[in-house]
Amino acid sequence: MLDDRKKKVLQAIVEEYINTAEPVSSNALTSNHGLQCSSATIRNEMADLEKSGYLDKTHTSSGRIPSEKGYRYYVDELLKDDDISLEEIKYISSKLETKVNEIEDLTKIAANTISEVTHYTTVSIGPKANEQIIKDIKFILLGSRMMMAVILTDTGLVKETIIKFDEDVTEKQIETINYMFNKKLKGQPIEKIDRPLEEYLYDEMTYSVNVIKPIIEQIKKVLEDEQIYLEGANKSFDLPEFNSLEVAKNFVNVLDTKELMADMLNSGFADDIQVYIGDENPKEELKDFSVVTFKHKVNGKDLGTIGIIGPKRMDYSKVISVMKYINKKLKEIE
Amino acid sequence: MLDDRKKKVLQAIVEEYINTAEPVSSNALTSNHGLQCSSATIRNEMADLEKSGYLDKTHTSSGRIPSEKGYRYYVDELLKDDDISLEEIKYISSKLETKVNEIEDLTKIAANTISEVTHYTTVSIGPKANEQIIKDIKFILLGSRMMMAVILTDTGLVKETIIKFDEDVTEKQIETINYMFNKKLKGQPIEKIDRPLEEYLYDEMTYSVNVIKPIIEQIKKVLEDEQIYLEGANKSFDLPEFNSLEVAKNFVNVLDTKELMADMLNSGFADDIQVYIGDENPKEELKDFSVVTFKHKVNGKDLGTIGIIGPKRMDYSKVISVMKYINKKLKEIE
DNA sequence: GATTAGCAATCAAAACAAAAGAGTGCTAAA
DNA sequence: TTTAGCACTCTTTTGTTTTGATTGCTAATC
Repeated sequence: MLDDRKKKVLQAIVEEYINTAEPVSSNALTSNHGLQCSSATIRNEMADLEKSGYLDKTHTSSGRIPSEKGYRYYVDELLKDDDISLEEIKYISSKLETKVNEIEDLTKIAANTISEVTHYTTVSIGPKANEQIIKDIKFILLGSRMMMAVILTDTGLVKETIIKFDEDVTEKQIETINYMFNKKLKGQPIEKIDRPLEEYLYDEMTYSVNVIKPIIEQIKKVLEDEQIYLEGANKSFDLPEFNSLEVAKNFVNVLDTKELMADMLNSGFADDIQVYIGDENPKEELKDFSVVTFKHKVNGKDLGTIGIIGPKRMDYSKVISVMKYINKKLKEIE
Repeated sequence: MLDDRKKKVLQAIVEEYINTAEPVSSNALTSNHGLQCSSATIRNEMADLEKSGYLDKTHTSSGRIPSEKGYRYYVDELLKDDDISLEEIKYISSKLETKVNEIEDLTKIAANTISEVTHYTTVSIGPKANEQIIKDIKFILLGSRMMMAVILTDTGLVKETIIKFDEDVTEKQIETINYMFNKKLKGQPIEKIDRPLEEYLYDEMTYSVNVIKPIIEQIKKVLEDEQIYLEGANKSFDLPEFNSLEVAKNFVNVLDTKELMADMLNSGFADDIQVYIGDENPKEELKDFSVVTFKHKVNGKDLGTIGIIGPKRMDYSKVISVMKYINKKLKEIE
């Protein structure tokens, strides 16, 4: 579709613009981008690329900037996905070697590392519990009217929650409840904690609803809990596009809306790295930004999702290279 | 020190400036602030107040803005601390009635409520565990090399953590460890988890250091953990002072620095509400902002600290009134 | 036929200038 | 002691000009 020189010109413009944040002139490309032709020739190529929608102008006599179609072509066809230095590899490896006690922390550490290496803002969310299989449930009495439930899943996820009762509960009762819950749920996917289970337990047990109900409700609640973590929110403010108050304000608003962030991270279906450029974002509010996400999966089970959010003029090469490397490393860990 | 009319003029200027964010002119005060004199008289008073350091000018022919000394005088002597409407009282009460399973959540809810009512950004931090008395410790085996420790304190605080081992641990071992830890620590302040305890346990128990050491380390770690919560970061961006990129950037940077936020919240000693205006802040980075903090305490035990961070032109009356009311309500809860 | 030098045309950004307006400080009168 | 009056100061706004970067087109060149 695009001939060789046009590809080179487009790539040069995208990369130059990613570096400088200034519209790229025909002259700027003659010097150092390995294009063996004059600025006039490049101007002709640029005019063609603009006609086909890969480039935009900010005004009649300005240099060119990539359009979203241009970025998309760059991401699909032109970028290098090994744009990562030895130092970066070493740094990432050492960060991921941190011993974690809870599997959720791994995603957090990865998100933090990505933010540090790429200098972009990252957002992360923990594992989706409801895709997982219950390995064990433990109930521990913490007082006459308070207990803790601990749920272990096949992927090593541990979720715990405190449950309070309106009446006294005995150690004996907890034991029975423990037995019944495990009998019914061990080896089952988490979705099984639902209405039929509730009814079954009411039937099987002599205890009042006052005990069973809060347990089920609270367990459901904690399993649905989605904690969002933000890393390097301030980093974005050093980018020139954030000199526009409009953009900066919008950005803070977006980051502050937890539901939006959760939707953003949950919207990617695939196992692989997803790139959303501007309007490609499912969410209207993100249309001025680019988002790159990837899911950390083990045996098809979601162990958390990380998203990078930055300007459309994002360093896709670096971002994707780093994500690929982190993804590989995470897979190695378990 | 200040005569009556000067107080009135200062108060009017502070309140006017808090409302409008514009330098206040002598004319603006003649109309609606109950001052029975001409603008010329007010000009004279303003010149005096400026000479004594309560007011500043942005340039020779501009209106006046309060200096930090002016704000301080206002906060100490002039503000109303019952600046809270019936609707606000109702809203706060209803929010604080939310049933919480963990005592930490109460601080979070309070911080969220304050942010919603005042429209400022709030920061909160959970209870300081190390001031508390250990009521009970429970250890639960979650696998052959993994267990959970749950620590209960006298104030109702529950802290739990997962501990992983490099060797297999039996149910029997855990029982003994459970017994020993409780024997040694029940009724003791949390600081007792220290070197002497470690040595005692090594002596008393036949288990390898590989088991005792990770337990003590991990427990210490989780008790020191300070999670910072942010509410309404975006709200500040609607204020006119945040139209300056300099200020906005600074603000995001400050909020993003967790250690700074923790220091800020931990620096207040007193039980009561603390107001730091601009340079009064212990931290250099906060010198362009005002911070109002208060500790939620029960029986002298810290149950969390909340801070409001906003422009020096903060609505101190509203903020302090709301905080006082919330403080009272929290005390009622337990 | 593709490439390039040359140049007028375009437009943003910077620099400059002028006018308007808000507010003060001071003086002198009430 | 208070206030009316007014010159003076300084910011803000608005308009104009200049500068400079960059393009698109044309005609010459390879």
